[in-house]
Amino acid sequence: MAVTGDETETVSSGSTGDLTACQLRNPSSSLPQGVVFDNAHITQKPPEDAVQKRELRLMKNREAARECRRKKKEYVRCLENRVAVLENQNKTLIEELRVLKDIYRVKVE
DNA sequence: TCGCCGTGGCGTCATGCGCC
DNA sequence: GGCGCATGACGCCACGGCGA
Repeated sequence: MAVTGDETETVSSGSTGDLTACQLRNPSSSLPQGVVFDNAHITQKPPEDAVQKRELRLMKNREAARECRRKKKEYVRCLENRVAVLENQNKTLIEELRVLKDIYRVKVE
């Protein structure tokens, strides 16, 4: 479509410091994985390094996801190219077969 | 013009897998 | 086992096309 990556990038890339859609859906997801706070300690802040660890992990995963999507698109493009090539080959072979059949028919007659 | 729908891209989470 | 990476799944958002 006409939507470029850059356009959406400007919209979504600033989400690191804000509440993301996923966090709105599941507020506890702002905690590091595996860290659970019960209601009695809801005001307790996670340790600073845990926060940094989480941010680093999210950043790496964000980039990994981008790369993964890029590779997937590339893979699909390759497959589409291959399909196009094979379709052309198929057409060519069908035409070649038709010609050979014609030649054979003329010889037999 | 407006609302709806399809599409594409993004961030995040969960999970499987290989490596140490 | 623990860790990091790759990727599927999910939900959200922006955009374009289309019919009313």
